[in-house]
Amino acid sequence: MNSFDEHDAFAAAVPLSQRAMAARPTPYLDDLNPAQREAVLALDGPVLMLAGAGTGKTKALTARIVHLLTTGRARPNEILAVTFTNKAAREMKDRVGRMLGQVEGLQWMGTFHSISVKILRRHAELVGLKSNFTILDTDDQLRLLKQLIVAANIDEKRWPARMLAGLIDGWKNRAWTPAKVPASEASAYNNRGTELYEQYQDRLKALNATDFGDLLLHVVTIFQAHPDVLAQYQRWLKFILVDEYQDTNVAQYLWLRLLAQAHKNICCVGDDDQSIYGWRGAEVGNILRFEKDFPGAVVIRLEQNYRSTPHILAAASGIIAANANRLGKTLWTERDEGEKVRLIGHWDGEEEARWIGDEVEALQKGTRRIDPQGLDSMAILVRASHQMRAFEDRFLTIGLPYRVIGGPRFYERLEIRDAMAYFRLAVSPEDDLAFERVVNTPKRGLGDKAQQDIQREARAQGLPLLDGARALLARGAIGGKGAGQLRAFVEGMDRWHRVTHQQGHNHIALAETILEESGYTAMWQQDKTPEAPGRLENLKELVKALEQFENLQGFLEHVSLIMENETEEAAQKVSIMTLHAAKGLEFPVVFLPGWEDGLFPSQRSMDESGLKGLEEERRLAYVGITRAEVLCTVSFAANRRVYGQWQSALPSRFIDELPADHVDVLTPPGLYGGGFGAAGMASAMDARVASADVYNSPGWKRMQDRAATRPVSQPRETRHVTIDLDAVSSFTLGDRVFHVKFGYGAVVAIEGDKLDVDFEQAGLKKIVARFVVAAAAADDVPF
DNA sequence: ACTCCGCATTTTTTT
DNA sequence: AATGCGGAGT
Repeated sequence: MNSFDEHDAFAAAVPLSQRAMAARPTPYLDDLNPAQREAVLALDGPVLMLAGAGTGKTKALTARIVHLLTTGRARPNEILAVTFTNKAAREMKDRVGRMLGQVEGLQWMGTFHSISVKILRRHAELVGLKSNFTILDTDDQLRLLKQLIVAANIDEKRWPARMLAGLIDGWKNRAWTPAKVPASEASAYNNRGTELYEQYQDRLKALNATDFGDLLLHVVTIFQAHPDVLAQYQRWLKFILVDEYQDTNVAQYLWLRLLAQAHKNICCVGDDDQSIYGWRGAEVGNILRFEKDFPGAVVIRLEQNYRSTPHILAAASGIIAANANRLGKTLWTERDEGEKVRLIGHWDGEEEARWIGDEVEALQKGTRRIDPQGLDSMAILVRASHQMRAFEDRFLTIGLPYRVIGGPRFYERLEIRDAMAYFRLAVSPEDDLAFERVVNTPKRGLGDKAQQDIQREARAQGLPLLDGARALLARGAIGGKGAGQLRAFVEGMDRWHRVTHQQGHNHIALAETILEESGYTAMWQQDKTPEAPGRLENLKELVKALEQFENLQGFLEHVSLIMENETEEAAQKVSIMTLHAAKGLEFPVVFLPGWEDGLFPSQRSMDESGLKGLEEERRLAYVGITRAEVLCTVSFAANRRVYGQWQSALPSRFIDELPADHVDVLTPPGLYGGGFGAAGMASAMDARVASADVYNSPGWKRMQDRAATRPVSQPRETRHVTIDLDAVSSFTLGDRVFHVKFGYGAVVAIEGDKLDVDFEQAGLKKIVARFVVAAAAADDVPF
């Protein structure tokens, strides 16, 4: 039975239950507000649902699907519903299931990538692949590129493989096959980018492999070159729904447009203010241009927010208003006013982590104005993943349970990738990349020399590496102790491969056998490094994950697309994640640390993409604030350790953009949360705290008490310095001239245009972090 | 063939 | 601070 029959056979089986559904009432509509209802009922042409944060777009999207099904307009397998993450797809499926009972056959609901794989497996031969092609991850991709770079005699130091990978990725995102890369890109990668791109694609084809970008690009290529295939899908997929449309790239846009061309029934949901994947090729332009791309489109705005309090909403709106390029919408809510967004400055990143840890505990106990909060309801959202460490460190020392979301991904771990390579090789013995990865892992005495021999032999005979190795062994051309071990390896692979073909074999047992007999498990058992036990744990988890699949093939196919760590523990924990990972989530309590210029907005983003980059950073700020339901706290630190170096910074420019009426500037806790907060605020927030009587504030007293019980590691110096604000660009201390790059710190009081800094009272550790010394010896501090 | 050590480079975000 | 690489040494 070919795949077309499969689809139609399934379609024929559906109508019965369809009729049953049609008789049901429509409670899903009663639940919606007018705008949402309109979005559900506009079924005659293209629809753009502009859904701001927290406006119930998933609800509307789900209702639309339910509506299509209940009214019998579409069978489950005629609905194409595309999301960006597996999680979002799962959630949508769950919600539809909850409303209609388990719905069978929503087979076209998934991510762009997973749906593309499904399509590509059916038509792989049209782009020169076999339907059992493998999907390379970044690591494999990089190794492949490195080989090509070396072969092309390019100095990999000056022209790193990562750069080429990024370049190719960008081209694929724009749906450029090697032939279509415009001449203007010719200079890329030392004039050899396009050439290498072509070689890379050839190599992938030879390996029967694709990378992530290919999944989409190949499908687009097939659709463009084979109208009959396209027509087939257009016939099947009568209704298209797209989530997070603002994050689509050119390839995804073409993919959608080709499919929607015939019936034009496409409903895209998105929020231009939440487009945060520009660096991945996302084109905000896609959503801004929707009405032009799909003539006759209905645009519906969802503006009632059900998530956040008015203060939080106003703060977010205030920030995003500074962006020029947006469709614009006004979010409103009926919720109670609630707390203002809190803003606080800290002396350094460690103090920030301490303070947030304390806050979390206080909120948990209910010693704040809002109700006691479970740890699950709190999240810390950071700009860059390295910021998470400070929180992990702190939370570990105070014993606060936390979970890191989107950390180093399970399936990207060394041991998991090794194990997977074994599985891949057992399933498809021609998987050369897998072979390369594991021939000598664990060590089998096969060094560069032996591996090169295998490569040469395989190439000479046009065989996969595994067979090349076999041939060498047969000829007795492999010397020494490597030979015996290689033979065992090859024979093991043959054995395991045969098992994969046995009907009804136990794939879990097989996986265990492979890891056992190959000596892989033993390798880690003998390893004495501290991380070895954890790795063995992970391998166990990997085997456990197999239970959800019927065989190794099925598992491997999914794993390459599932990048999320799926383990959901029941225990209450604070979540720590990046802002990017937080999109689509919501939490009653949100902390947004690290709002310092250069870190957030990220310097690199601004350098590389200028105003466009800054606007994307601003959208990221918007996403962050709008995650919060009742309490949102923004913070920054005057000093932060970056790559082991202390650096100082100014509060983020986004802090200036927070509307003062909706922000509570917290009194700096004193001592280590020194006056920088006050000073920074003074400029940022209209001098409102300039006169704050820090010494008499409860916060100061609390900090003094705390200082007694929690000593600082760094010694404190006593020094009184007065800096003239007018001459703040440079000043002299002793016989050295200091140039002030960033603003002032540790302000205890502002008097006229002088800064009076009492280092003893402010508890300063050292001042190097705040002034950049002109001389090279920056760490030689005179204070 | 493999291990160890010193030097260099690095990090924004991820399907 | 942490990792990766190349080269020297075993």
